[in-house]
Amino acid sequence: MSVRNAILGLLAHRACHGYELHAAFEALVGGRDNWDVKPAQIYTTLIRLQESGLVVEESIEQDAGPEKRIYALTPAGRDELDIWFKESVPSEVHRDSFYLKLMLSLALEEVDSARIIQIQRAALYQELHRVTTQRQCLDARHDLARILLLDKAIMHLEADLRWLDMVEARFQEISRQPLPQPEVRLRGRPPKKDGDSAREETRC
Amino acid sequence: MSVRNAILGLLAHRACHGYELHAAFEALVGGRDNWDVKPAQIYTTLIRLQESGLVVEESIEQDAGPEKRIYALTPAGRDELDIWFKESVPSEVHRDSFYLKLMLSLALEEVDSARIIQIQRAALYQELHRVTTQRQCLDARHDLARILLLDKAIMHLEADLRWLDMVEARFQEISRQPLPQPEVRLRGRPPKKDGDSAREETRC
DNA sequence: GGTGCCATGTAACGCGTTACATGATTAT
DNA sequence: ATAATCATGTAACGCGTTACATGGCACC
Repeated sequence: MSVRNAILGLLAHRACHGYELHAAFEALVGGRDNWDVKPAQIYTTLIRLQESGLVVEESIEQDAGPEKRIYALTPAGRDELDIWFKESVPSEVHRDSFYLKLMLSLALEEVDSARIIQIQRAALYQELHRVTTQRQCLDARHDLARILLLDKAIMHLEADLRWLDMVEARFQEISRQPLPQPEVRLRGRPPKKDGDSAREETRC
Repeated sequence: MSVRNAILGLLAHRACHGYELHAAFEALVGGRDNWDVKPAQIYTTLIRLQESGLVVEESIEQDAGPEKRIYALTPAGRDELDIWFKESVPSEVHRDSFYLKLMLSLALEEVDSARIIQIQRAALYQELHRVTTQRQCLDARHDLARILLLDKAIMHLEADLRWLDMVEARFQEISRQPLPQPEVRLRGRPPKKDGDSAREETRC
């Protein structure tokens, strides 16, 4: 989804061929380290966009070199882009692999959950160090965008680390007391009543 | 990937059929609001796991009811699970849709980036409110796991909001000065030299 | 005559989603 | 009866990845 919309955005700037889009995307995110987009994805996405009528193959340049298919935004594509700009991006719902892992490690007695936490913390610190270092190499004036991106990553990594500390603290609080095992229980939640759209937040 | 591993974890606990796995997964993450797994995904993942030899169809119960295929973990499946427990989960690399959107809005003069930020902030606050409310309805003793999950979500949302504030502040700092437009430029990064594995972090 | 950039793809697979479909049991 | 729950799937699509493949051009 992100790449698709990014392509629309880049084409709104000016018509491009696939290779240029790939290069532009990399420039936008600051290199492969941050977001490694494969050319294959660009080209297949362009095909899908073309099939949806959001993009057209404008012309094929062939002057002294490999053929270049120039893609341009259609009015429908422009509409899609405007819609994207008008709505918020859904907040990366909490599909949290680590949480799952931790819970499953609690359910399986033969797995050491403290170890799981320890491993994750080490990885987070390592990543934090990598990103922090990368950030310090950038010039505040020229690379503002990249700095902002890295700052966001740093803030999230720090949040993850604080969360890990919190988890450990909570586990130690109740260290003797049997943990609320997320055991494989069926019929875990009461039957959903009707009319509960996503909006009834205040009700428990 | 997460669901796949979660299934392995649940089957390590005991052999199940698809429906039970689906229910167990929902119990684990605390309902559809947090992580909506469709039955279709469970069943297709089970098929893939079976094809990979990580899971076997143990038997088909048929006593007085619809048929139930009971799946069990194979030794190879158990190995995979142990490997998962042994390594850290990769830290959700910063494939940040909103960052892309913001940068593209800067490149397109006809789009108001301040508006983009404003829309996103509103959505984040709304989500934060939803999650916070949901969290307050839980019992600290019985629902510890779910509380931890929601706490993580809250911490991430707060980080996102702080980041938005930061972005706005930076933009205002340099409000007159031309923004370092992430324009569609090609050849954005110098040619990669050889031997730069992911480890050389300290170099710029 | 390589190496590296420019430029384009295809094939196959994994994960996830939506939509559709079937049928049995149990509770009201 | 009919609704909900139990239980299982298929088909098609979207997004992303890996691996493979082709070829021209420029520079040393």
